Amino acid sequence: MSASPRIPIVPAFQADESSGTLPEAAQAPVHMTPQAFKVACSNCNLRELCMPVGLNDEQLKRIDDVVAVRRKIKRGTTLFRNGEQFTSLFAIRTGFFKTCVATEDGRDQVTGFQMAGEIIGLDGIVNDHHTCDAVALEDAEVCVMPFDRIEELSREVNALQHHVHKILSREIVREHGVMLLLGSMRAEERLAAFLLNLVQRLHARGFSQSELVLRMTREEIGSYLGLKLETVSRTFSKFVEEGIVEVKQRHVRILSPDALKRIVNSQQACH
Amino acid sequence: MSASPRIPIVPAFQADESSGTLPEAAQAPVHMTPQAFKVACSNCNLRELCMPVGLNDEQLKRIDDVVAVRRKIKRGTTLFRNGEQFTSLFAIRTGFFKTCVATEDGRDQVTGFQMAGEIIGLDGIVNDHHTCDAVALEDAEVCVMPFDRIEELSREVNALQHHVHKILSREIVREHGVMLLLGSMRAEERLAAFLLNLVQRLHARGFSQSELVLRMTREEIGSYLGLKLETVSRTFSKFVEEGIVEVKQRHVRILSPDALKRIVNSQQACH
DNA sequence: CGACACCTTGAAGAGGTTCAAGAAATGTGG
DNA sequence: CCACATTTCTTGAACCTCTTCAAGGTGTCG
Repeated sequence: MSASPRIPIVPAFQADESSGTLPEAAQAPVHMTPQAFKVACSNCNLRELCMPVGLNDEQLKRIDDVVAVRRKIKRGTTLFRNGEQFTSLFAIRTGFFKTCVATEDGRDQVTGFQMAGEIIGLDGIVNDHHTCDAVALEDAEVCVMPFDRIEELSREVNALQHHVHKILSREIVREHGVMLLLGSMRAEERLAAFLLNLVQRLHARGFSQSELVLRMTREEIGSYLGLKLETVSRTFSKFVEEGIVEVKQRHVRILSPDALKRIVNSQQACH
Repeated sequence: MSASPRIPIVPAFQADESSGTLPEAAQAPVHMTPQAFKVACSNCNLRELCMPVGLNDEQLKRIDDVVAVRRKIKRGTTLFRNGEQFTSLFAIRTGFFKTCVATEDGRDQVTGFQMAGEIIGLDGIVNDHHTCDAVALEDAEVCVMPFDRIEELSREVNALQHHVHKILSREIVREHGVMLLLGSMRAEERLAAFLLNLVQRLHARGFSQSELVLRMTREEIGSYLGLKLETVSRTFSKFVEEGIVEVKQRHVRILSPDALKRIVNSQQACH
């Protein structure tokens, strides 16, 4: 099984597909300062992605209070860095991130790509300091959720408590999938699984099932998949030759998702 | 940086080093049935490993109640399997486990090796079903902690709540380290990092800094490290030739931990 | 003691990397 | 808005690490 089926399908909802990001949820006047953005999860269209379901109005209102402020992150800048104090989790409203860990000797490894509705910063809980970098791959906006307030409120709202546990557990399961990919798949399988996973997550957000715009470079894909950028490029070319995808720079159109699925489940390499 | 330094050093404590497992903490009469083992975390010598610190007596007593029963698992049998209903987390009292995920097409990937004081089952929270197998690599005993009771009590005991969050976050960070290893290290680096990590964790449990008994096969090591068993074997042989370790089947003596550290940080492969 | 699982080692082969060069796209400043 | 610098991507060729296949050795358990 690829990494993708391990990631639970989140309910799809309407979203403007024309742009690379989701439309603004709560329309706030543009002249307001970031601090003044009072966030309302209760009518955010990402709610189904990042909040527990089945809350009553009172509980929803209280959760609104967890989100302190929003923060905009310019493309190429970091939301947090390895070593920085951990105070908050971040829910991505718009934009696209990568997280990566680094060694002292300069190597680094992309550990994930995150999009709207996903939560980042979980790595920081254990030692009160972040252990990876979160870099915006396009202009982004996040909801800042101070973790002590999350803990406080989740003592009172059972559904929130369980939701936090699920988010953490989901990340563990996702990483299991990546380990499987890195530990036992060949280049083609890795790239196929990667594309299927990306498009599945985008589709769950209302985007196309067959078309996607990569927000990351070949090198970043390679880092995530444990391959060199040349191998990523060559593998893309191979898929194109075989008529499985169309690739124009970062624009990818999947012509045969079934072929990709077959590649992932091929398992040439085994005993 | 290897996977190992990312794993926080747990405080060392006394333990009998002669056997492969830790001594019994609370001596219960042998004629009692498993159900009858009333567990007392409050005087378990693994407490510092698996419980929050700084609790008062009353809180400690309440946490005792979280642990329902103990369960013994024979070597080679599973504590839980992929697909099974999730109800509880398990704290390992004695013994040694591997966890592994599998694909439909038969491949599988060891995602971790767990020893006394460590918590397994976290993968099951997100979907109420386990997504991996936990197999005992030697006769083992675990404390069964029903997750609904953990959630219940952690609403009342803040330290427990935070502890649960830390355990989940720690696992995420550990897996980041594994991803780094699988994504960017060569065989020698992987095995060196693996040995250093194992011996560090064993040392934190009172065992030797330089000697260890591998509880898993070369194939299982290989699966974890993304290598074939032959490569693991050859790499061991190479380390032996270079005088870095002594290997007699599963018994390993580390002669030069510094050499291993140098191998991990060598980074031959990078522009 | 024999059957079985596990480990080691060799030789050949494949997949991915490295190095290099050029093309295409993107961003920047005048 | 264009020209130039820079980044990103593609492709080729040689090389290297790890895998595969194979055979034999070692250890273990009923």
